[in-house]
Amino acid sequence: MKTSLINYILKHITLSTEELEGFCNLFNQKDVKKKYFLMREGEVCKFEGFVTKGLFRVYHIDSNGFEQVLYFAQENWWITDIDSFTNETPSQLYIQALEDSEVLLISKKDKEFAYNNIPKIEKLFRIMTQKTHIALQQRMIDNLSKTADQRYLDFIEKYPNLFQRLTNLQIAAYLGISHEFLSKIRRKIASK
Amino acid sequence: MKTSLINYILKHITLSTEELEGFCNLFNQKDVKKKYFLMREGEVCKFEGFVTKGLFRVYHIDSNGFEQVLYFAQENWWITDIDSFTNETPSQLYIQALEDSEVLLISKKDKEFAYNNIPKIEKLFRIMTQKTHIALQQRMIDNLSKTADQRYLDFIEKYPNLFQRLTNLQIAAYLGISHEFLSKIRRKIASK
DNA sequence: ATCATTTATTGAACTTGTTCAATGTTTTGA
DNA sequence: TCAAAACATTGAACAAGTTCAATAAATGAT
Repeated sequence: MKTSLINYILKHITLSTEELEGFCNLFNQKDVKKKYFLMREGEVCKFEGFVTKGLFRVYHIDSNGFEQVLYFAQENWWITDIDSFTNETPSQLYIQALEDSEVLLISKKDKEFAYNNIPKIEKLFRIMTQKTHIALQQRMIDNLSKTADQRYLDFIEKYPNLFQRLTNLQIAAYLGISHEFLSKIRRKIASK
Repeated sequence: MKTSLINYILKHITLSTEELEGFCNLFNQKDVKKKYFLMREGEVCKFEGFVTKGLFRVYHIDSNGFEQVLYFAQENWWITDIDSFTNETPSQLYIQALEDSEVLLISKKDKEFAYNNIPKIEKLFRIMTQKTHIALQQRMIDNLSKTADQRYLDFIEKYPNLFQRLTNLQIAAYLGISHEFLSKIRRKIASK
């Protein structure tokens, strides 16, 4: 169902019923079972997706074979590799469902169609990109300024919901530390 | 002079002469001498700025008193704390000129006026935010996946121009390492 | 219910990066 | 132009985080 997308849109801009319907019809639902991939490294990202159910991780595999999580996306979050999608270059990222998930996808062509025919859509994506940029900026500051212990505590506080749904393996890959070290951090915290 | 702003705009969208002039007139030039501040922590960021001359650093002071550089902005780059500017919350950032600089500033009110009166301005800032987001995403991936040595080499390759204009102190604060350690990296590289 | 797989914990040795203090070099401003 | 300030380098001791290997606990598929 597209009600969650509609809610998201109306929270940010106002559209007429026809505009709303026209825009929403540009999205196609895709079901992605746990552990399946929406995209793999090397592919050009062909979509921008709005998660309606489940949870995804967007990650990179570095030259030592370690998986580094760029971000997680749960219900009402967007997923894409904005670099690959925008510039039509091969992605360095994998997007994988961590639970049985559903996502609404829009293609670049249809998104451009929307930009041209419903001017307010520019505003929607301007605001959306701005919000994700703010979140990433905050994470960058935290990664530069804080110790792993503190980043872990911050994560729990900021995303209690994700914390419940993720394994320590995934959280460590997001924090940028080994899962063994996360385990030691957890012990240290628990002993207080 | 506002020619560099005009060039920037026309590289991304097309505007009529009146629109272009109207929009550019919303910007006020400000001269900032070396070491002076455009903004300090605790203030609400009241502007979005386009650098026409010189070089700025946008940085955070962490709880240990260390300065961490979020980004540098030279000619034709934008500077703001997008979080503080958008949400009108106190900033955690300092913005300081590293050279005698000139910047064109637009206020939130005038920017909103432009959004409402020149729809294409939405597109301009959507594209601009997208580009800065892509750059930040890449930096995040690199920070998670690469060693300090490699990040330093990447920096030199990616921003040879900034490398020339910045001290090692500033580069270290951007790479997220101490300047002493950067010095050791430099020695190691030089000895090869 | 059970076996296989994935996830979590732990310790020891190691690597990367920090801290501090001292010294040398470059830049800047009066 | 020269003194002061800012920047850069170095070494030694230290702290944060990794790696590897072994084991325990939890989860999942049949």
